[in-house]
Amino acid sequence: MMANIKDVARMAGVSIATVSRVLNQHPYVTKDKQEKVMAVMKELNYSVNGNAVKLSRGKTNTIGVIVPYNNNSCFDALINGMLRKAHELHYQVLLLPTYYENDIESSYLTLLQKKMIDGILLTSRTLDQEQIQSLSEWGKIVCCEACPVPTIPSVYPDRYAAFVDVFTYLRNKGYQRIYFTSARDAQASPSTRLGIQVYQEIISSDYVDRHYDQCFTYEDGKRVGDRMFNQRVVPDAIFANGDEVAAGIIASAKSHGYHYPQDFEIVGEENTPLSDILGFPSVDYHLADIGEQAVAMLLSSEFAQLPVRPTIHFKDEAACDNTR
Amino acid sequence: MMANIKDVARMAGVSIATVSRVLNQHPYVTKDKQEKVMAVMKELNYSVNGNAVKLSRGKTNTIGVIVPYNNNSCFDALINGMLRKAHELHYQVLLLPTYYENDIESSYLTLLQKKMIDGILLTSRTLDQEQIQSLSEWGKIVCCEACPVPTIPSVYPDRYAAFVDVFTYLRNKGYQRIYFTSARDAQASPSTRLGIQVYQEIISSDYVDRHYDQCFTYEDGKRVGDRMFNQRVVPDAIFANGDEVAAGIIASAKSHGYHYPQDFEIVGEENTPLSDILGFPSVDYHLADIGEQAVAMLLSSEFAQLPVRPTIHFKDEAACDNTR
DNA sequence: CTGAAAGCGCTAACAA
DNA sequence: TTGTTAGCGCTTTCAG
Repeated sequence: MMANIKDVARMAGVSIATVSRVLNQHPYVTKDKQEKVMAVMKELNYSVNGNAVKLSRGKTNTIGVIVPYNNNSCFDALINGMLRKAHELHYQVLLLPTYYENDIESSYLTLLQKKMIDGILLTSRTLDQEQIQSLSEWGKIVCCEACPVPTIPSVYPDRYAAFVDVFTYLRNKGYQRIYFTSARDAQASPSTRLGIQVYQEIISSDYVDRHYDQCFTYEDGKRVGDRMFNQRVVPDAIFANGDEVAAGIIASAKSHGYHYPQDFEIVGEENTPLSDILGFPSVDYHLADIGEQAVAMLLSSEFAQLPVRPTIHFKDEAACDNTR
Repeated sequence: MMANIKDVARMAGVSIATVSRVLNQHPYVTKDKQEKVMAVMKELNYSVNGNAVKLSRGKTNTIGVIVPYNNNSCFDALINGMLRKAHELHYQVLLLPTYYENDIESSYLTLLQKKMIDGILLTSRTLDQEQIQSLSEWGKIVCCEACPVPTIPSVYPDRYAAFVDVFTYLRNKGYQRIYFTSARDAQASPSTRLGIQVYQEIISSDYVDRHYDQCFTYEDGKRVGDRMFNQRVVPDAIFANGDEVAAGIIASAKSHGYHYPQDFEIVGEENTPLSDILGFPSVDYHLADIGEQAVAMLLSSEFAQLPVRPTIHFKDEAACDNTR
């Protein structure tokens, strides 16, 4: 029922090679044959079979983007940039959520061996270096996290710089009880480890009571806020991993009688409307840009490991006063 | 360099048919041959070529999801549900952003003809009925908007019900100057037209001064809020299309000396943390559920056009008082 | 239980 | 400028 290249060739009275040439806009096809072929294609309502093309060419023009989740402002921004750039470069994007499960992630990496995608963009890693290393033989992989493997290209937010900037800022403002939160626990997440390290360098070697992990959402922020503000000693400054978490902490603090910004300072991440509304500063990692660059890097032959300097958006004083 | 099924067959001393059977876990392969084959596959580090499989089977186990953008809580939630269900059913998801451009959208629909995907999920439509209709011959299409074509299956938020509920609620509370906002203009968007229609039925036939479109983001909310509150007559109630827009309006109102909730009521959409933080009610369209159901419908043979009843989350009175 | 062989639809080298 | 033909790697009848 569906016409193929052979049908077109037969009906147009040419060889399939000629049809293929027309299809791919090769030169060296006479005007009239070309027109004839195109007419027949229209008549038969023909269109190429993409899988046959992929099989024959050994190239898919598709890239895979591995993320833990999509519904998170951070991955959302990354994906946004990636989609933009991929579209610009005529590539399609297969969105591959891992839910932070190791087996799911490795199953995605086999897509490279299966020739179903031309490359992979890794946003948040579960796998260890060796696994990635060994799989990168099958196709290019670009990482959007600081990646310990020296052979894997990457563009990533310079989280170290952010931690240093924020902790230094808070220390210099004279805060005494500085807390911080992260998503996954230290064992699972390199950036959590980094945060702890910088905290120890700049604030205090004793971070244990000052650090809370498992913070992903607004609700997590509330939960953690309840624990922070339900004690004799409460924070006077917090670096939260994400504006949603920061907002949750602020909401929870309020229910315990502590108000932002009078009673404590807080710094968020991602620079979403939340930080504007509630008036707290937020670290902007430029993730959409990073996403774009990651795609560009994946599809070019160049190699780089590129940290991107974050910006901290301090809100103006007026906006900070959200109790007026 | 990369081993194929032929190599495996040769080295295992069997035919490629047998290898294929092992690959697909067919019965009727003796234990020892099966083991031999598997050993060889491991030895050669073999893995199937997905494109060859797709070409041969004529099926891709991939679906396309067409969205205007990804970075919007509404599409984000839809995508989230879709990814979940697709993963559960062993399908992969190609994410196809249109940026609301008609040609891009139609180019995506050709993926169906090109056999590159098995079906399409349409979230927000630019195309007209005929285009969709004619393309649905090439593969199944499920729509996540109320779809005028009676032959196209759909699961969608019952926006009519939401408009009726919200406008009735506001009218019954005695508000006199009820405004509402939408994303695309009436010409481009059926749901904008629906909002206007319900407004006219329930509130007032004269909606023109009370309606603002082009509201997509927090910033748009601010912009529109500036126009609303910079007049002699200001709103006493607003139905905003989305929590971000609502938050933008609240922020802008404040800068004009009008405070929520003392000076006006506002209702948002999507039930995000924003509505919890600022304490306004929000319509929950259950988009993640809709996304899941859409995938299920796409991959089943059943036909349905299924409106999903939204829920309105009224915040408790205490939470509404965000000035404490 | 196994293998031969005919596709699936297209690309590209080679010859003309 | 055009056609022939050998792949690309796998699935699936059909016969044995």
